[in-house]
Amino acid sequence: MSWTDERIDQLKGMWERGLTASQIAEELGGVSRNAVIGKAHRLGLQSRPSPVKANDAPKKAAVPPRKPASAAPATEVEAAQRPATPAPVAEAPAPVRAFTPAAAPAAPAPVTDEAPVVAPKPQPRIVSVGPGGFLRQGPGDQQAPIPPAPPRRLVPAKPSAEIAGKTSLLDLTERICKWPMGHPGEPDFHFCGEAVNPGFPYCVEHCGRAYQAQLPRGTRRPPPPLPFGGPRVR
DNA sequence: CCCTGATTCGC
DNA sequence: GCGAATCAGG
Repeated sequence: MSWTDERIDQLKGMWERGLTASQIAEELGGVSRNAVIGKAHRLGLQSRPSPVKANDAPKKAAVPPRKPASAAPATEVEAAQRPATPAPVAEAPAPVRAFTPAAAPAAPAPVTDEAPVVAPKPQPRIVSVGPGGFLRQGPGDQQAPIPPAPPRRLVPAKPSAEIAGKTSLLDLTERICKWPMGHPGEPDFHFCGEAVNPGFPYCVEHCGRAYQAQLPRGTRRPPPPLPFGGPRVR
């Protein structure tokens, strides 16, 4: 597979949407996770916090090259100049301020027939009216800054409670047992999810169910359970 | 072990 | 330019 314009666009989109390199590789097909990462970097798509590169302090060589090559000790000067208190990391996202729900109540307050004690919010004391009509406020009357909207991120719909913690179709990998549990269409349909018997699509237990020894012809054997139509067994 | 992204380097 | 191999952290 080659990096056609279309595939590059797909890569960009998925990368920016936060999909992992593995997911992107699987989605595109024909490429490895490494290929995706390599391409993303070549495209300048870097960013995204890496689990292994969280800070900006290079310390020593974070990844000592296999070949020491021309290891530049020039970083010593920079290190000396670096202030003891590290400046705010530019690359890191701004710290998320505590979201104050009071400013944007997501749900109405519980209704009770008790005393509807509406806390008399102390309105900002208006000292005077300035030119142009704006209200002057005392130094202590500054209204608290409106908290920024909480960061939002599109997240897959929460799975139903029935399959919470179960192995869904999307969870399947080559090393996860794909033995179906329940029946497709049912709310709690899921997959076994155990580690597979290496080389097989099922775990050891379900391999035992999926693969049965070939018996000689004519051998009496108990009728196998009907896959459909029979009583549902889980 | 599994996963993640970053980096290197031969092709 | 490409991506396998490798590294390093979770």
